[in-house]
Amino acid sequence: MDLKISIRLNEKLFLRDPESSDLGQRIVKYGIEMIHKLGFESFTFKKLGEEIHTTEASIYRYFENKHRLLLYIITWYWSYLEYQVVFNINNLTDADEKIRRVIDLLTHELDDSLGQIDFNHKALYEIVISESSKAYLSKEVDNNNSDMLFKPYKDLCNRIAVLFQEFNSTYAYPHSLASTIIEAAHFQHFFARHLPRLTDINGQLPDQTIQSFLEHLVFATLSQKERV
Amino acid sequence: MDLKISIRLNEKLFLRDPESSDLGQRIVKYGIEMIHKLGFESFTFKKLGEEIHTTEASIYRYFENKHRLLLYIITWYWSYLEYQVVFNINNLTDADEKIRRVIDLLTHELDDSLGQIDFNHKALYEIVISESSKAYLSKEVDNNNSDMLFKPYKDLCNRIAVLFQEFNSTYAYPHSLASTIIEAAHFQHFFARHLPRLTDINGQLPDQTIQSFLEHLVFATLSQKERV
DNA sequence: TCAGTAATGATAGTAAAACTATCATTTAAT
DNA sequence: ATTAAATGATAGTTTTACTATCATTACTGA
Repeated sequence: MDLKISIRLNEKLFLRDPESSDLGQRIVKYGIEMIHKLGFESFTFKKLGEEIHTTEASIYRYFENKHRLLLYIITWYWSYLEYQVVFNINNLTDADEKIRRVIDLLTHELDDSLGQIDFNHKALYEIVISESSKAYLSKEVDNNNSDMLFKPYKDLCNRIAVLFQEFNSTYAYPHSLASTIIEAAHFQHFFARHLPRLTDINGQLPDQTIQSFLEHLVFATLSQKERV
Repeated sequence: MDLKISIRLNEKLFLRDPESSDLGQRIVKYGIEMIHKLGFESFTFKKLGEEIHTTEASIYRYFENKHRLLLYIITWYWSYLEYQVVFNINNLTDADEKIRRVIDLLTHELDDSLGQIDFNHKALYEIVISESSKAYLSKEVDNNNSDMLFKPYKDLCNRIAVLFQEFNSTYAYPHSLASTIIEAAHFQHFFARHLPRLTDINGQLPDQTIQSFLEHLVFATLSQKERV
């Protein structure tokens, strides 16, 4: 099997489609590497240009600024994750099972069994952990939102919320629970690595522990009989 | 009653203690206003200097850079919140009641019944919502952590974790649950305002809705009999 | 094959951000 | 009254975050 799944992203994310050229693809690929290595704040188009032997000006022809490049990368991740969710829960009948699969996907690095991805998975997942909230925690959030740039995140969130409703149709906060576990999956990883006292992960495998924590939390919450 | 509670913050947060002078206090007070107004990325010491009729150089005598000022502000918030938690659960015997009080504190703007705070509460709370994660989501997190700059956050988290253990001593993830609800309280507010589709808050009072969501989540999670 | 156009490279330049340094002046403390 | 500390005034540096211009290469299609 060698079909190429390409994710079509909102055109407002870029000035010139980076998928359309070799340079564009290098910008994204090595952009991921460098944001991962330097952190978003220290990352600049100048440095990226040097790395891939092009100029700052050329990169600006693809992305308005580095924040847009981050948004592009994170949006790609959300979209790909939604695709993985749909793909992975397909054929499962049990809502319980579907939710477990989703939590598994959320807490582990993207897997690329189909060989779609030609960049560093691990770096991408770590960018998601450390930088993804910066994609929306900005003063431009409302403008970006009007441009539908967060649609992939909302779609992912909604997809998960629907599963929660399937499991328990009376639960009142399916979307909030969905966004909470998406975010929690990321920052529990961050805390596990940098501020472990904010977690209960002591040396064990962080991925598994976070997965168990979230599974317990989600099923307890969805199973709770009306009480509050 | 007119006792002044002053929170002693880690000296590594600043170069000169801003509490110790009029200029220092203005830096913090109007720093909060301006970060709120402009957002952290667009905020600069130059602009703050103009606002309070001093110079960039003078502000640099207090804080190494704007990130340290943010850390100072957020750290102050965590410390004050821990103080509020201790103060508010004092004399409560029921773990259930204590947890409810904590969730109430987490989801609402700081209250200042004792008249301690001489700056804009609302602006501070909104900074916490929009900017607090930037305090630790940086490449300096490990160095900052060695300098104990996150101790107030850890103390707050631990304080809440202890209550969870009091409620259910067999629960395996009290710290992760604590950090999760602290963060969730903030970004559910952010989402409610900017990306409401990521929540189930539709026009109702966001604070109350988030409070109910978190209460349900916490008690369901802590009440769940061993199962997973 | 040749003209045209799209993409990139090379270079230069600007405005603002993020500092650092110096020295004069005001203020407060002994 | 003398001294030290804090602030103000000013100036300067490096880096970031862009924008502009023009030359070169590469591919396109008539």
